[in-house]
Amino acid sequence: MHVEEKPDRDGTLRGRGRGFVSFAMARARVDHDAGADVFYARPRSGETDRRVDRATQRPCTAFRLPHTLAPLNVRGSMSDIHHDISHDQHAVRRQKLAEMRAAGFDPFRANFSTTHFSADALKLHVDGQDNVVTVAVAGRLVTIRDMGKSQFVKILDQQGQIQLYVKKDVVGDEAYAAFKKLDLGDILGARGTLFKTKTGEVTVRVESTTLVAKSLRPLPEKFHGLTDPEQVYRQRYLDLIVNAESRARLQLRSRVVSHIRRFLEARQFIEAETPVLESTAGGAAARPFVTHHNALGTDFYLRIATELRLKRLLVGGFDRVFEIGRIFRNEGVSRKHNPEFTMLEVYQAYSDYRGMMALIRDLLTSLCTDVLGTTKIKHAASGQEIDFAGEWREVRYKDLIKEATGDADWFARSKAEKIAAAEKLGLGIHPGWEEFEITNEIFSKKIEPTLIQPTFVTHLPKELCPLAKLNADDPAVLDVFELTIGGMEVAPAYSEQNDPDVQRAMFEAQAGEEKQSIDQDFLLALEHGMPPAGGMGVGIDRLCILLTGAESIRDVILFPQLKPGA
RNA sequence: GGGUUGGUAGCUCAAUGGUAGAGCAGCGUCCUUUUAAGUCGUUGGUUCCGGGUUCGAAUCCCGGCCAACCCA
Repeated sequence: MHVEEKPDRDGTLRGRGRGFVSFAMARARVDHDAGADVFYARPRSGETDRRVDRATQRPCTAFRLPHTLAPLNVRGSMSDIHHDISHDQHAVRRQKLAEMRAAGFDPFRANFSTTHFSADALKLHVDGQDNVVTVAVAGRLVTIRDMGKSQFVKILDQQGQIQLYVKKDVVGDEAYAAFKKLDLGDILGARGTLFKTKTGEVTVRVESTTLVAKSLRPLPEKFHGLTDPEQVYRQRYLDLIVNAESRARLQLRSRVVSHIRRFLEARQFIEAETPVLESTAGGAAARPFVTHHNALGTDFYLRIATELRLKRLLVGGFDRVFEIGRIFRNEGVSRKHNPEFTMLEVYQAYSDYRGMMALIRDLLTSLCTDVLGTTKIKHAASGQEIDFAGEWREVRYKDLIKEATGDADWFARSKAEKIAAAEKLGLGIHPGWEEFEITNEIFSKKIEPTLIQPTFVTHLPKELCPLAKLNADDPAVLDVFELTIGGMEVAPAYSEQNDPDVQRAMFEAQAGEEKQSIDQDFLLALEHGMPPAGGMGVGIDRLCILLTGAESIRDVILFPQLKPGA
């Protein structure tokens, strides 16, 4: 069978005038059928495919071809082929794979048992005691330094790189010849003893080595790596291979989440998993995503917070409860916003917002010490040093506003005066805004970005959150704080509202005409009695931005949201 | 949605209206302790897409697509 395809835009095919078969990952899924020794290639569902079966002149949704023909359908001797395809790295690698299979070795069926990851293996070497410890390591080939009858290469695994030294007279002629055919990007296993080279690098003196997975695609350039931001995110796996910083940053995120779990579990918090699909999207002010359940014939919202579910658990007697969950908000994408992000929400019965202050301070200082080894971090945007140790500043919202506006009577001014003052500060004010929204615009644009050191902003106006308790002395403000670090809101916390009647009134005031958006079932739960509690939300992504000095939320999310396709 | 910048070899980038280049990677040599290894040779281009101007366009103009950043 002969299959022909035009070159893909992604540059997969560069051969002209020949019947190249594309196995481009972006366009076709390729399976190797071990039994029949053929390849199948299919377009992914929903994709149109231009491939045509030449014999029948019909579009083919799947085709097969003997592996001896893969990847090229060409005439001429092997050496001719080799000359023709020497510029096409994908084709050259396919050719090597075909030759390997023809010789009875399939790297995708090979396996290898390791004894250590790279960094753990390196620790085993004792100075002055070369070739004593034997290790078996595996990873992706990322550097080759070929010196004729010996080679230094490096492989990369989860922990980092380890150097291998392969000598012809140690591994034998045949194995050495096979080793020389390996490509950058191949995944291999190696067994040997540890020694230190004359330049001081602990290295594995390889006794035997096996290719365990062939890479059919070249790696990005070794020195500059990937610089196209879009490719970094779309092909994160390549970024993780070639960019040690990305690898470290994203692994650090995993340690952050792990630390938070251990920290809370040690304080007897129970981890909960609440529904992502909700019939009312409550607990925050945000536009939700809508999805549809076919069997039930109803629309659902993706949750915009876990708050109302977790509070039901307080009613149910889970006195300390938390969830580290994915939240979905149907809003714009920016350096600080991804449509799905991860939030920790934590609720503690018989505590309040002041209890949450102590909790977050302990959590963040221990977190820094654990994952960074220090409580001091450098704030990337301002260049300032942020210190998590010691007491954190605590300041009332209204004092910050007075400071920023230079107006001691700000809250007594008329709406027109507030608008005029805000515009004088260079802010754009929407005509429909309420007074508290004008004030809050000043807070978020003019004040928040200046709060670099950890700062508890307390006693926010009651309009800003309908789920918190009103302050006993001043019912215009709430018993809440917003923890701001590095100019970003990191963690809001409340003394949680547990009076069902007040809660209902605040929901109704907020909902206005949209009464149907009120979560009646939550109000019913409150009527059964919820213990007084402190609650807090912590944006994990923003926390990771702070801890890693990342420039964008995309850098701390493995696969950030991008426009589909391209 | 608006503005700015960009899209050239597999990757990172040059080339300001006149024969599309370099480094890395690839291919073929030499080299048994290298560190972006070195050495000699060499392949590789729909310059994002479509129009236009011009004797001649990667380059100038128009439209589109994609991306990043800033603003809303």
